[in-house]
Amino acid sequence: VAAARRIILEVGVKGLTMRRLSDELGVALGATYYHVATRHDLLVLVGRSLFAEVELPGAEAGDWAARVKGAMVHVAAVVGQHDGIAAFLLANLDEVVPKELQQEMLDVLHEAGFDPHTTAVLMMALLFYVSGVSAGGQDVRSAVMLHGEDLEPLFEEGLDLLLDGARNRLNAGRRSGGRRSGWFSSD
Amino acid sequence: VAAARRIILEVGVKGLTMRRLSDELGVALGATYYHVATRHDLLVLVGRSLFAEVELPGAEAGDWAARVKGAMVHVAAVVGQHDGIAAFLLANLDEVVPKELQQEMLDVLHEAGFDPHTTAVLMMALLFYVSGVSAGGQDVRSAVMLHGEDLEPLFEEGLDLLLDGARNRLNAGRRSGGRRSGWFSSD
DNA sequence: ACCTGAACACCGTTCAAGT
DNA sequence: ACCTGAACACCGTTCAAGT
Repeated sequence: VAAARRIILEVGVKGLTMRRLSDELGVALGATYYHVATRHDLLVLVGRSLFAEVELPGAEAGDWAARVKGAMVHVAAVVGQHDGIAAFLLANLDEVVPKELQQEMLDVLHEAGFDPHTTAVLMMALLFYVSGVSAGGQDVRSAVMLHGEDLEPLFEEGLDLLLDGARNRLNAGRRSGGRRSGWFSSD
Repeated sequence: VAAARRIILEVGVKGLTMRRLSDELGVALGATYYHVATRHDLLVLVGRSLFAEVELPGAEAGDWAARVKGAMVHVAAVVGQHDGIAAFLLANLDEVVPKELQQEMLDVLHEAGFDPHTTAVLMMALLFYVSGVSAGGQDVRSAVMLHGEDLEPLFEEGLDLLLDGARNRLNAGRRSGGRRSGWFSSD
């Protein structure tokens, strides 16, 4: 896995070949296949090892939004370095996102007062947004009329948009004190 | 391109092979390469033809948020049918998003009162979120603790989160009447 | 101008054979 | 148990040769 990560860092996921990995390890192709059944499995292991580095900031880092945002920025940073891995992770989120991180985030949102449904929606949206950014990389800029600016601050602003939208739900839910959390009174 | 779309519909992007496409067209492999230089180029053409079907709902469809949401739902519907295309589109957004759609959305947001920067942030976030959802497909559910529910309503709720967050910026900008649009008074 | 068919340089994966 | 090296069935891409 470490060797695979080194290769991806250098030449991207597309350049990570079972043959190249075997070379990097100094073994024959068959040896690699003895330890990992398939390239897909290898990438899952790589994905897990990347996510294992991500941690949710503690309560001292701020409110729920700041903590969640911190984790997401962390994800984007780790994933963004490894060209092409984001698209794979995106298509295999459930195999790759560690249960602990997931549970911690759920807990933070629950403590903040989110109902389970809104929590799920927010987590899904965050996951998709972050993976989307990481997979989409640089060339949105022209698709969006932003030529000079750096992408990273934009990424954080987009995150804020999402988090602010969620905060609305939270406040709306509190005001009405009810089970429904939407802006609209339709049910 | 039509033949390519048929194949993707049936077996996904991974199953779209230059050989298979040639078979579908009843020609030799070389003939296909005479008309399209590369598989990448072919996929760009497919992507454009998909996006060409998406249209921004008119003013009668509601406010800016409803219209933008409509377009995004449309994108997700078209892209979602073609397995694996989302990841490609995501990585090639600028080659594939039609300038007219892009300009129309910019106009709608501008008319709604968004400054150019916030507009760009929102468009980027929407694009990434929608592509993320389309590329991520089904298996987020377990990563997010949602087992029974359909994904499509969740997709729309996530969209609402983003749009609501943007609406906040709009209102905040109006109240302060100033150039800055954030929640925070820093800067 | 447009097409054919074979070739080239890769892939992921398998597997008999070795130690 | 772990590894080698060759093979198989694919790819995308190119290109001389045909019409």
